[in-house]
Amino acid sequence: MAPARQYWLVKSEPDAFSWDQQVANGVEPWTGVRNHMAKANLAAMKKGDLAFFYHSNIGKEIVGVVEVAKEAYPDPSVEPDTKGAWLCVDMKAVGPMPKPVTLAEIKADPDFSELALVRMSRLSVMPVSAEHWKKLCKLGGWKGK
DNA sequence: GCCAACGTTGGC
DNA sequence: GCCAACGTTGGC
Repeated sequence: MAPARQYWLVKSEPDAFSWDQQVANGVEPWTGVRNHMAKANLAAMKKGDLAFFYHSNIGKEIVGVVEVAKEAYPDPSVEPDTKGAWLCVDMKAVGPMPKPVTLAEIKADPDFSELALVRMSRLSVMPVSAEHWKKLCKLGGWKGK
């Protein structure tokens, strides 16, 4: 029996890497994470896990859903002196949020007061509980898996 | 090993 | 453009 699927949220500045690019590329290595908590979260991802794709800074909203296409492996984008120190995963675009869920919406709802996005605003890779996932999907009109 | 200074991120 | 939060660095 398959273990329960885990859910995540990954952040990207659209200036650096946007949802449109993710969609255009299909599968894309999720590199550049340089935070130990975020790294631990990457390491815990399993192939098939789903994640929200969040635009930080510009938009500040959940714009789509991606799936873990390849589990954590050494980030090839690291500087030579820290080779092997950081991890990345491959993310596959699943689909766009019919109605992007904004940070303002999330903050306005007390149910999300425990969400890492609210509590630790600088963390770029974070887990999302099944309850939060369901509710965010509902808010965004997401009908997929 | 503590803590102040500094840099970076991200919301406003 | 400013500021708050947080991580990292370096002096002691």
